[in-house]
Amino acid sequence: MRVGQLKKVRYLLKIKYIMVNVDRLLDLGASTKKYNSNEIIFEEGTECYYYYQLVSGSVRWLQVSEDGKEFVQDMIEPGECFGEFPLFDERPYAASAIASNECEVMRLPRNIFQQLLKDDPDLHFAFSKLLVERLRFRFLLSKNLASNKPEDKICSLLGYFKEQKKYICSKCNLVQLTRQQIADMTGLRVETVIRSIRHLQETGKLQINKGKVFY
Amino acid sequence: MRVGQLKKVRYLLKIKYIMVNVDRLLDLGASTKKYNSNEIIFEEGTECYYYYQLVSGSVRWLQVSEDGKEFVQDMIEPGECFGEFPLFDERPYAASAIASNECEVMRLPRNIFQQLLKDDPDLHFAFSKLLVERLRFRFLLSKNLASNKPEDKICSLLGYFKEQKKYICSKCNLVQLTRQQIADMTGLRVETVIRSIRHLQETGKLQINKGKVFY
DNA sequence: TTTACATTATGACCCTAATCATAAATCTAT
DNA sequence: ATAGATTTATGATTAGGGTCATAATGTAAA
Repeated sequence: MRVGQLKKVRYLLKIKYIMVNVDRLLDLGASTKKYNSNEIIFEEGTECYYYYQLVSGSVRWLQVSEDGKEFVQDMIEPGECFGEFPLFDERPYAASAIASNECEVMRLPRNIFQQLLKDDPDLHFAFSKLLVERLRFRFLLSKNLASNKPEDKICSLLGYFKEQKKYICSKCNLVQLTRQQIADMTGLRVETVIRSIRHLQETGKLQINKGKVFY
Repeated sequence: MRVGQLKKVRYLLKIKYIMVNVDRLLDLGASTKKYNSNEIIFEEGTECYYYYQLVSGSVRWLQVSEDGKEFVQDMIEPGECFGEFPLFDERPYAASAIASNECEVMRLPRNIFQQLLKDDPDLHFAFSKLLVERLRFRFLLSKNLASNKPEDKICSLLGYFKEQKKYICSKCNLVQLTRQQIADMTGLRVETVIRSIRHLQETGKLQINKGKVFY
């Protein structure tokens, strides 16, 4: 089994935004926890006890399909929260979270988090906005995954990340992902991604530098 | 162009739940508007002025891809709200809403809706829960659309609707959709859906009655 | 009833992404 | 520097969904 896809890619660790202010989390009683590379933070189908927010490192949020293949729903960058669904609907986790490298995570007990939202409508709106943002991404993705052209799937994925400034290389300010990551997020086979990427480069739609893909 | 896919299917019009109480909406100044079959309620990319809640009829929420194909993101049943993304993130509509048959819709000006949520944290939580529900569906869908077996795509879609008691036939209490609708929501071609459905019936995974699909 | 349109149906052919095998290159950790 | 794992690469083959053509059936409205 392939593990730790993100190990190699170094993103700019400048935090673009933070879901909840760190001092505020600490005041409320949040604790910080460290995870090693490939350690499981929580698992799909289990009950949720905490609100999670990533401080440093990188987390992938994935589901495992019947045939054992990982489908990566999202890759989390510092400042973002993850695994928030159960906090709103009291159901189990929809996906598992795995540390892609050494991670520092803040966690706040769920009832405290829920009370926090009740006390702070503006923060609640910020979370509604986050949920909508994730939904817009899913809308885009499900539409494009339904299309049958691999190049379309890849371009729409990269285009979205560019717009969201996610997975941006610190040096060149371009979206930078491995072919393997793209495969994991689109369900395409790596070989297909490799061949599509080459063709996209030939037609000038993206750049390859020292074998790495930039968009 | 194919229009009005839902015309023929008669769902149980018993309303399963209502997002916001109708009297409350009226008190707040909501108005009721009727739409004819295939009339556009709002269009992808345009600005949003209202909160919309369906009273009767059926609305499909769709995107049109470059090649002109409709991708149906959701089909709305009475009591549900639709087109709510822009109310939380102030961006344009992510998809268009089209009346699938004669519809009655309640609409509330956006600022009044937003104030309502601020005044009523519990209602705000109900909407957060709705957003999460939609997200869970999208998670399921994008994972399964990424898989490449048509029968898997179809079964997971139908399975979800069964669980959610959506598109349930009033007489037999089973999920009932046309093959065309399934095609529109999975991105599969109708012919593929027809052939897959037949095979699924042969293997006992769903029922066909007078040509109609039940699950 | 008739008309118009959607849905369902079926066969033939084609295209292409998946699959399998193999190997080089690159990165990480020790 | 070395070992082990991951990513990238390439070719050959194949399975299977898309595409096209055609038609029957079903449904709603005039």
